[in-house]
Parts: sequence; C-alpha cells; structure tokens
Amino acid sequence: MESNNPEANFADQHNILRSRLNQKGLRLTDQRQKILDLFVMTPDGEHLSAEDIYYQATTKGEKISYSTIYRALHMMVNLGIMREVELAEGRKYYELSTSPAKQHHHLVCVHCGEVHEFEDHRVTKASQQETLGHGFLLRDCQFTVYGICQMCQLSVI
Amino acid sequence: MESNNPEANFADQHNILRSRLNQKGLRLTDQRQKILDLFVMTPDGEHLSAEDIYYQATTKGEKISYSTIYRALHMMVNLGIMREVELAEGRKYYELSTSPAKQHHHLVCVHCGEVHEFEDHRVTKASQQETLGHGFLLRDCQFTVYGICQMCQLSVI
DNA sequence: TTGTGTGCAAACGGTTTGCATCTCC
DNA sequence: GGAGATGCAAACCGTTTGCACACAA
Repeated sequence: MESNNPEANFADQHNILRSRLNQKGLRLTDQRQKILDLFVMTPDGEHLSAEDIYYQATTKGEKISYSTIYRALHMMVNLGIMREVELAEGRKYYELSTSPAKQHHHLVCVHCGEVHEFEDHRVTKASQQETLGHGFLLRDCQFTVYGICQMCQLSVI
Repeated sequence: MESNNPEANFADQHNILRSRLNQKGLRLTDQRQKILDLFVMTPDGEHLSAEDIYYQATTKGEKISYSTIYRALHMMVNLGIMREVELAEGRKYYELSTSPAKQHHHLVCVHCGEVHEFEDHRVTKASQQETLGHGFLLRDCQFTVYGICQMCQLSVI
C-alpha cells in the first residue's frame, strides 16, 4: 500500500512529472513539485483552486506567486496530468487526472459548496455515443449536478 | 403551429413574463421585452451571451446597457425563465429554460465553438439517482461534452 | 552558458455596483 | 407618488502578461 508511505508517493509523482517535463525540454522546479504535492495530499473528492494553492503554500511558509501557480496548472493540464473542472461560479478548480476509464462526475451543493464525486457508466457511455454520432473526437466531458445538500435544506429555504 | 406566427409567440412570452414579474412586484420594461424577444427568435441549439445580446440589440438601433442586460438575465434565471450554461471559457451563456423532463445537454467543439444539443434519459436518470442517493434536492445539472468536430479535425491537429 | 521559470506589478475582460435619473404601476 | 429600473462610470476579481532577474540542466 503506497498510500501508507506518502514519501514514496511524492517521489513517484515527481519522477513521473520530471520525465514528462524532460521530454518537452521543460524543468522540474521547487514550485512545480510543491504544487503537485498539494494535489497528492488532497483527499479524493476535494479540488483546489489557484487561491487554495496560494493559501496552502504560503501558510506553510513557502514562497510562490499566482503567476507561477497559473502557469504550472496550465502546463500540467496540457501534459494531461491535471484536469480543470467547473464546480462553482467564477473560479476554476483542478484535480489530478485519472484514466479515462475511471472518469468521474460531481454533485455540488449550490449553497455550501460541498462536493461529492461519483462514477456512472451510463454517463460515460452517453458521452462516447454522442461524440461518435456527430463525428466528434472526444476530449473531455463534465457532468455536474447542482442541488442543495441535506444540511442546507434545513438551514435555508 | 405557433412557430408560424412569431408575433403571437412574442405576445405569449410577454404575458408569461409580465404575470410572473407582477407576482413579485417587478415590472415588464422595454429592455426586458427586447431581451426575451432575442431569445425567442434564436434558433434551437444556439445560446446568447451578454455580449451577443448587447451586439444584436444595438445593431438594431435599440439602446441598452450591459448593466441592464446582466440584471435582466439574473432576474429571469431566478424566475426560472432562463438557464445559465457553461459552454466556453470565461463567459456565460443563456437559453430559455425548458421543462425539467426535457432537460438537454451540450456537445461542444473546443476549437470552433460549434454546439449541438442532445437529450439522454440515462443522464437525466443519473442526475436524479445521484441527488436522491445523497439526500440532495436537485436544482440543475449540466452535462457538457467537449470534443473536436469533423471540420476542425481536418484543419487542426 | 543559455534558455526556461519566477515574481512583481500592471493589464485584461467579463461581470457587478453605486448613484443620479427616469419610468412603469 | 413611490418603488422599481436604467445608464453611466468606476470598481471588482480571477486570470494573464511583459519584463527583469534567477536558476535548472
């Protein structure tokens, strides 16, 4: 269980990232490592925005700028290491990408922002059929269900 | 076929809007009528951004400001008359809302922006099951499939 | 050594807001 | 008459960019 050994996990991720970067003549810097670490440490079902990353990093005394964060995120999305998801208004969130076969979706509480991840093969299938039917080449799909969670149903309305 | 009689269609829409507004002590102004008209005239499968509305309205010699457009759109979304959809980056699009039973989804070309609408009962079902399973109250769901259309596959890559 | 990456500060662009004025009911 | 709506200009805020400097390979 590598999940019992976070350091090995970090090292793995760094090596993967380093080799991918090197293939393209890019470099593995401290900042890029730190950003990746934050995602590796983030529990499943949570997502990080640029602000989250900035806040978590600076709280730990690490120095990083927003420009670096955004540039690193874009780069990793382009490399296929991360995925950009639309969960809430006016802000982008990021998560480590998983294999296309394990594509997952999000259930979001519009009131408190609570997010659940779920998989549904019917949705996956629908995206494949629809792209095929129109002669499209599938790139990504986002299925986001918005609702009000149980807690918020009590406090609001 | 009321689609053969656009004027009746406009009148219908205006009356619906007026009665909804009056229930809340709100008013039906010229600007709000014009905005709604643009959506009624827009063919199925097309969506309007605030900029689209501003451009189409001013091209016709009508005077309207962005603040009014945004305020009207928010109001109509809150009244359930319109739906806000995320199709492209950094911009919101709007469409007239349809009954929850006829919920539809979008297939978008990430290169040229071409959009196809489609319905899929499996997706609708999945959204219902997922909200139910977590005790959520379903509000809306967005299923957006991103790909590259046939034309763009030829010209890009 | 050199081209890539970083931080800073300023710019960007879609959206929102404060305020004076106007207008629908 | 009075609450609600509009237009203008400025503010907002997440994101991007130009540039001088720093650093990985």
